[in-house]
Amino acid sequence: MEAAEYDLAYFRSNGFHRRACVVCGSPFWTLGDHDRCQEAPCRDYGFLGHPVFRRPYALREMREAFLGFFEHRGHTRLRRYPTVARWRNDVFFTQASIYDFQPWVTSGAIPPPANPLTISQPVLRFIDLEEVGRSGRHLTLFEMLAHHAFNRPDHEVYFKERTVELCHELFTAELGAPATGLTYKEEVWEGGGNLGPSLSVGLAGLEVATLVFMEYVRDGERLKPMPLTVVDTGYGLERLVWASQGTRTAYEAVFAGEYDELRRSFPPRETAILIDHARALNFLLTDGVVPSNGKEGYFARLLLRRMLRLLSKVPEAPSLVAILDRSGRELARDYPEIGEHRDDLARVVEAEIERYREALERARQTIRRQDAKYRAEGSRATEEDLLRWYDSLGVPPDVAVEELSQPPAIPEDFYARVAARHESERPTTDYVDASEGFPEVPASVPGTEVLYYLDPYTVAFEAHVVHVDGPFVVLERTYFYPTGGGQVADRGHLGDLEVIDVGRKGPHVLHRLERAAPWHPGDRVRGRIDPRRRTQLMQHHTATHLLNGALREVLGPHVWQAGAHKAPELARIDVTHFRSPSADELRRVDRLINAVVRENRPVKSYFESRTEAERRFGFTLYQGGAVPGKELRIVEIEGFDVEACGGTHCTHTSEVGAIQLVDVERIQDGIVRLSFASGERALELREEHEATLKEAARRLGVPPEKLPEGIDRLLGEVEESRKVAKARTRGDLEGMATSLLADPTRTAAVGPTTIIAATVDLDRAGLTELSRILSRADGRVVLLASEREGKGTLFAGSTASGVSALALIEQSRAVFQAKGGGNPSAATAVGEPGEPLQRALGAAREAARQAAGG
RNA sequence: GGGCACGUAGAUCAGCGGAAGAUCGCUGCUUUCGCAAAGCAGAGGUCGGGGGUUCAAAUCCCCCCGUGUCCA
Repeated sequence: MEAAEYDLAYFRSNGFHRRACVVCGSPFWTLGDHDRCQEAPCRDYGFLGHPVFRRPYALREMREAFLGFFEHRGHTRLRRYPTVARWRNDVFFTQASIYDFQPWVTSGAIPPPANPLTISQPVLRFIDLEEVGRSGRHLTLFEMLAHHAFNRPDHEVYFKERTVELCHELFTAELGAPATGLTYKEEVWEGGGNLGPSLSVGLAGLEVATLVFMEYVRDGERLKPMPLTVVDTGYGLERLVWASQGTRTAYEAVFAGEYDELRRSFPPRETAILIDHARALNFLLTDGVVPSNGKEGYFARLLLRRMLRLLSKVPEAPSLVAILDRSGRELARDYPEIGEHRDDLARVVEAEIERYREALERARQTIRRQDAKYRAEGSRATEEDLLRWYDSLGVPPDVAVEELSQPPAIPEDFYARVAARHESERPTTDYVDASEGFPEVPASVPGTEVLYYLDPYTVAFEAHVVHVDGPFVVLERTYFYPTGGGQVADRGHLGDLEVIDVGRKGPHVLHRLERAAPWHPGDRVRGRIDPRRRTQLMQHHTATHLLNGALREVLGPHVWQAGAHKAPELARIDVTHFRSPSADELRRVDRLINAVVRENRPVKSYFESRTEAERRFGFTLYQGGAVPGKELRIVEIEGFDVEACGGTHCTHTSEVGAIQLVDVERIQDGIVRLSFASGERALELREEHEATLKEAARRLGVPPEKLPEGIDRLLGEVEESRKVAKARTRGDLEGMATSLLADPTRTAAVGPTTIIAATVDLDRAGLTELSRILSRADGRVVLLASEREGKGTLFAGSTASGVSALALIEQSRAVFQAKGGGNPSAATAVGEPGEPLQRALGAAREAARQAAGG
């Protein structure tokens, strides 16, 4: 970044001077007389015991002071976004306030919900997990205070000058910090292909804010200006509170009452961890994360289990649920949604606690068994075992050690070594953008007016062509629905050409034709949408909302949509839930959705301001992920389900017709997938199922309602005949054994040993079985030859002491060029059939005779 | 999304290239007025599914499916 990027008129005209920090070397701007930037580690904390602001602020007061300050200066205050970034596929969690507006707002595809705006966004930083409680300031969840402005060439809100002015005024005039205490350090921010200058604001040793100016797109070595420049600021709410109070750690300042309560049972570090994790969990669980073994759910599990481990060491400590509840009540004062479903949240947590208990118990058993084994062989468990057990069984090393008679020392760097085990792993992403395969449209082409929102029933229309690119056509307006929101695209015709796909690229809807379009911008074309497909998709989409609403009703409000797909043949919805729904739960869901269909409730689709919609319906609106924009499209099934959704929907529930659940599966821990069909497709499926049922019944020769009994009878018969066959085979073998033993040409006694040698016609299993029967008594040597599929098998079995079946086989193997082996009591070789096999049998018999002492 | 571990009798698990096992539970018999207990006998297994390697696979390799766990 060039120095000119930071050389602001604001700095110049207000007497700031530019210095270079003598410690880190970075240039910074300040009104004070500092030789170093005012951030750790370049200088020590100067606020401990000496608060830097006018007065101490509690968390709530500081948040209000910030948001109020910016509100009075023309910013619109926004409510927080969910902490789970469902609208993005590259991250799990909202890690900064700007995440709320990426990618659509920052890319310019969709206007911001307000401009400029201010927000306090709870964000998660799991990278700091180990530092929580240790550093005195780190948290897995903190609130990022921010003011954002989005500047288009035709509409400049504000950029660097005003941003710095606002920031400086906030800290000095509003909060009362000494103007000379602040330093604005020059830095470069880069992320997601964008970059720009940034200023890091230091005060008394704390980095209190970062002011980022997203300005350029990286294009190889060169930098190109962005069409939309963005002011991205971040102020750590908890740090500001801390600085205002000057307590020893940030936790004491931020969590005052809770901290003191838990401090009675726990040391400072554990207290901080428990409070931090409880706070993070309250947000995560409220926002629909169900603890699981992967993805975002794992982080909830991680926090929960860490808490459980700490709690297990202090018997008189409050329960996990009690701590969560205490924290939740505190949070609910500012974020009422967190207090709304306390019982449900407790149920999710209890289920998870039970799982952990079971997992640990299983693991302990495994370790105990391994320990017994080690003891038996005179060895002992190693550090490597501890690592492996943690990795594969989830047993923390201190727990594992409890089960070992001779435990190894727990390595100091245990968790670092766990990390090292995972180093070589390369995560892959196979995400496919819905608009992939669709070409870019020049920005000069006017955006498409989408009409399916307003009227999903119109399937024929006329419109002017505004852009053609081979088979891709953009119209001024269209009724064709592009793939999005889990709903596949419409099909149909433009003119005489078939529309094979429809996609959305920013403000444009692209129709993909079977071949290159013959039209030019300005031509008027007629569009016809395949009405059957459209109807089916509408039914499936509305049915998805019905199902989602019913699942929340029946299973609990922790249920969130975690994905959905609506195709003409079948639809599916993935929801968060901690176990497979029971048959009874599914039956209740089925009853409920079909009842709502029968009641023929209106399904209203309309646009409403984000603020108003969130006020009325809350965060559960964002089932398909948060949708940026000032206006949300709301799809409301009256009195049942409300979601922000851009899909095409029926206007009354009865249009959905029948809904048929097809399959329910747990696609991963914490996620349940329901496949279903509605409308015509549901009837078709029902017919298919019925036909299958009838056909099965016909083949079994029973009426359909007797099918289960019929199958039981059939299975019984199969089992019976299997037994009979087995008994018969066994009987046959018994008979063979008896006649062989009675046959003097095949049986020879050598002292106490009886040698039986015979050629039979049996498969491998038969030879083994016959040998077993023949060698029920001690002192038997059995030699069996058999030919099958052009190969000769020689089997030897022995219960005679001093006669090794394996030795007999080894001695006769060469005679018929056989391969084989075995053990002293049974051995096999396979080689040439016919005469060589017979000679081998003779050789083996001779060897047996000698071994038996004859 | 990736790594690792695990799927063997109704349950808990052993076996980890050579003739499928243990414990509990189950059935029958003995003993008892009866129960419990004990003793004896017995039933119960396509060793998760599918390919491959091998004379021989529960065991080794590959691919699925399921479960657990750790890491992102």
